[in-house]
Amino acid sequence: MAGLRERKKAATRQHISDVATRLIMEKGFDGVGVREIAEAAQVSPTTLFSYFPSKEAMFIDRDEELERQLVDTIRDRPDGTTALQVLRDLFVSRFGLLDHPGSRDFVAMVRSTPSLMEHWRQIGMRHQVAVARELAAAWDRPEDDTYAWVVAHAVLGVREQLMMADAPQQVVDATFEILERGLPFPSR
Amino acid sequence: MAGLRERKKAATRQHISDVATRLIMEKGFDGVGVREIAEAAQVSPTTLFSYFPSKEAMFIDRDEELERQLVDTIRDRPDGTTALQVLRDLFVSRFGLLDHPGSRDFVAMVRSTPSLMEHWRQIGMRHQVAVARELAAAWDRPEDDTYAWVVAHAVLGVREQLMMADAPQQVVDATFEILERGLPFPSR
DNA sequence: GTCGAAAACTGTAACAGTTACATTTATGGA
DNA sequence: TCCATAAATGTAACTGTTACAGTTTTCGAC
Repeated sequence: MAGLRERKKAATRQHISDVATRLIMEKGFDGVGVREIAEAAQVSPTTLFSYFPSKEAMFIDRDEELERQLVDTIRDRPDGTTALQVLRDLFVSRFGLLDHPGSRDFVAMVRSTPSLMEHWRQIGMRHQVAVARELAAAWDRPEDDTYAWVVAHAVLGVREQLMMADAPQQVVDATFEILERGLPFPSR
Repeated sequence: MAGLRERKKAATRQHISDVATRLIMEKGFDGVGVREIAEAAQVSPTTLFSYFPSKEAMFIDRDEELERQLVDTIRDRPDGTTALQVLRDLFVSRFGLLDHPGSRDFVAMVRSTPSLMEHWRQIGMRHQVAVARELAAAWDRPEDDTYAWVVAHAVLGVREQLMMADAPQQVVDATFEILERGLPFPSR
């Protein structure tokens, strides 16, 4: 049922993202202008911004996919598993991928570009809100429950650490262990 | 010992911040241009940006003060108190002030302006890094300790909640109680 | 196929924050 | 008093983003 129109839009979007990603990888995020990207992608600058809300979003464009994954993971967790367990598994499997060379370059680019880091965090905030809402639902609590919010915030903190850490796998493990153990505070 | 030069700089900085804040409060953050602020403050646009790194920073300009407060509070905590206790007290006393009318308007402006929210979060991230480092020191752990980072992240989350919540006091209390209790996770 | 409405795309120019640059002014110390 | 240094200036650029007005493409009904 996917009309030509929608398929074409999807293709254009992908094309723009591809071109933008390639150019940015080659010349650095600040080394390419949006006018240059537009030209290389054979579209007008106006069209660029009708597909992406910002230059950053042309480079980081798989965030909605992860958000859906987070929400679905919690909602569809098997009986007998806790929300925290499935989230841990998701983070491990998802960011285990970061060890591959292509991903490494991508992460390095984000890490070394302030405006990309900012964008990355903004996305994290959206994910956190989504997770908080889903956790609240999972635990039969009100939508804006403080408790669900605190947990979501703690869990999503792993994301930020992953971006900054050089040894992703260990960091995920260490962080989730702390959280699962119940965040014990030193008595001093 | 404060030379004329430094006093004058401080005065100019304060003056710019005052003018910017007034104009922004009157006409909204996006309703004022930096050129307009510069004119009203009787300085050139260039000078504006030699004092502040961005338009946002002209409006939110007391963040370094809070950062010092956070760090000092942890470092100078009395014997017998935990880092978490003194942080809680700081948040309560500091953000209890948010109930005053002037602060309410300020918060409302930040809340309703995306670019100010972004800036606010960026500041929060800096604070978090500072707190994590200080906690690590307080607990005799390595500077980039994962555990200290997780705790700092959890505690600084209160900031974000405060900005979004309508009942600041209760939120601080509720959140710290959850944290102090050790973030117990539901078994599902 | 044809036609008309809706949607996508275009080119250009503007706008706003920010920075570079070359110049001028003020300050502090010898 | 004089000079090196730091601060401030005015202007013009640069860059992401948006407004606008006009053109092309797609869709669905006939």
